[in-house]
Amino acid sequence: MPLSKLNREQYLSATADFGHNLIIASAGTGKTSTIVGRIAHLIGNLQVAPEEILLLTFTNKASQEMIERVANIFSKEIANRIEAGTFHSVSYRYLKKVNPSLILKPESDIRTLFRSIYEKRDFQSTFSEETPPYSSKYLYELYSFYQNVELEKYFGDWIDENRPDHSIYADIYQDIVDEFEEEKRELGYMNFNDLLILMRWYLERDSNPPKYREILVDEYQDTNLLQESLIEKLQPDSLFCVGDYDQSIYAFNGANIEIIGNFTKKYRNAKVFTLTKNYRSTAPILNLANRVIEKNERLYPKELEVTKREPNYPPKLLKYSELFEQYRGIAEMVQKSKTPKKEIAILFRNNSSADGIEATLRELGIPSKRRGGRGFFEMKEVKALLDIYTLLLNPKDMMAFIHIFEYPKGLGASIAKELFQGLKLLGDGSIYRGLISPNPKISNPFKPNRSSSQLLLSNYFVELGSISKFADLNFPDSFLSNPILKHPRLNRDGAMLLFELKKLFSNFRKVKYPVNAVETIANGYIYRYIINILVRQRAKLKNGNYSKEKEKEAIEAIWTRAKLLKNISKKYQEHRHFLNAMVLGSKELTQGDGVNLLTVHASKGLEFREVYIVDLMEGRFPNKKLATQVGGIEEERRLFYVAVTRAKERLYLSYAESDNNRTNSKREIRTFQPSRFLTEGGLI
DNA sequence: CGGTTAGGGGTTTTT
DNA sequence: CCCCTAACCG
Repeated sequence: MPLSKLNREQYLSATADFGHNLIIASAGTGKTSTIVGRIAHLIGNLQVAPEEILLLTFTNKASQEMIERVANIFSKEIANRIEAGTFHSVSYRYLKKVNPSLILKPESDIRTLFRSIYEKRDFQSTFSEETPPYSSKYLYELYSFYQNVELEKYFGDWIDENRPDHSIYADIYQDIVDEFEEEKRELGYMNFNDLLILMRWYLERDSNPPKYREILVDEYQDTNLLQESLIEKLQPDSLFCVGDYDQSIYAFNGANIEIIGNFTKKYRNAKVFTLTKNYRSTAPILNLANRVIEKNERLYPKELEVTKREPNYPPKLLKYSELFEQYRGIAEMVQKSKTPKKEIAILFRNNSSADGIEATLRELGIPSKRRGGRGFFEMKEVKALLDIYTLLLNPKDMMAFIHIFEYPKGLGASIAKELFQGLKLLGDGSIYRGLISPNPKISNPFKPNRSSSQLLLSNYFVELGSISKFADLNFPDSFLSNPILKHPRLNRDGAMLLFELKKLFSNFRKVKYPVNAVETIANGYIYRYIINILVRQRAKLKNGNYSKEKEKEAIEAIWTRAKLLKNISKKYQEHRHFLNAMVLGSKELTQGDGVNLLTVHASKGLEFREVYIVDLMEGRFPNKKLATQVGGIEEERRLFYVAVTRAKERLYLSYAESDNNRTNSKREIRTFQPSRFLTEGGLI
């Protein structure tokens, strides 16, 4: 029985009575073992059915690990019956049941949609010199933040209250988000926030809502009010929340330390357990972490007890004169290290550090792995395939359509959007019908848009283009008569893509499984057209010459990725499940084997024998902009604390005094001061 | 001239 | 990857 392996504090927590239990688990105190022990206790001793347990974690990887450990105790069959995952993935699974037609879109697409709505607004009448309106990007982020922290007030009112200097724009902002929500609903799009918001909405109306005996929440310090409200809506019999306020590093996402801080006020019968015995790190590492975190105001008194005495290497400060010299120096140390590569992690505050490190490691032939999202799912060839797929499945998906029709030279987002809207009009709401059987009553599907209708002369929609330019493309008459071809800016490549899209739509009707869909698309004209463009771009050398060798490499790389996507798709039986999973889980996939390259945020919950924290310079870590905000430096300090406590045995902290590749406004080479955390830790 | 597209430089963190 | 500016088109 795994409970016997727990220490006294862990055991008392894991076997706590049903109710509202809060477990304060400092870094490395066996939090995972305690959660697994708790589940073992629920199933083994209290006869709770696995499906009556909900385990909420911060990453899907964390939940998989815990489920695996539960499987080792009982069986795979039992462990898999537990409802486990991130808030988002659990919400998604629920929504899939209550409304299967919802489509989860990548955040980048949603942001583009938001911008297109933002740009239609007229800020002139209320414009103020001192406080110009927020940019579309910032407003989207702010709105997203608001959704996570405010559950009742309208956005405009929230702005009034929380950003009083922008009160003058509150009505416009509210108007933007209203149209944004409406548009999303119309297009059938969901973003990450919508998963949680919609789940709450459906739960309130569900006549047979899921009922859990106990909900276990990992990383409780990083929950926000939206997530908290979901837990409340689920009305579990019992709560088991595990967290550590010193590791709260997601304030930008609405994480609110007060949720964990007020737990005992909110649940008056709450029990609090504290895990203080650290099993992960050696004394010198913990001492460093404690010295720095002590500079933050303490919410509760807290002591970390060292249990690990051997080995005993003091944390080492590494100083380099130049940024890349630093990366190279670390790559060399990694190369010489006897620690297995997968037990080594290089941590950084900003993702911008990763490229340099990855490159220097590669020069020395050291394998490294980065979170998959940026690598694989952001590749244009992968996105293109998924966009075509998405469009075939959901012919009203405007974003997918635009992404595809941006490729031909001379066409861009704007014309692509006009083509989409034209087809939608011709097809009475569906671009599929618009291509296959356009409404014969419409001869001009292009509505003049507002800005150009005021300028009658330059409004090209009055004059439709001629279809004679497509004469030699040998389109059948049935297609040639489609008025969509009369768009004045439509060129031959674009017309060809439209024709091929029509064909693909027809072929796709016979395709049943994701794996066949991926294959059909990859072999089709449209995909080949797009990768051809990508290949030509990638085969271009910096001096402008074309490299046949690079061309070959690019083609091979693209087909490898297409095959990888096909392999992933084999696991899925339904189109929508596959596509949604690609959005939901794309960032969590890691590729390859070797040294771990992670942001500090991404390293949360993980541990490594040997850890390097790089770019510890003022301005970068702590981040310059954030350090000046209220509570910002405290959060940066917690971030440093998290980074340090990832290390089990060896810890290296490094910084560089200059960056030769960057100059300041006076064209001098950029210089740096070492991070204040190094001083606070007594290393300088 | 206005709107769009194409190409060059900088980037806070996540589901 | 997003933002800004220059070139381009009608």
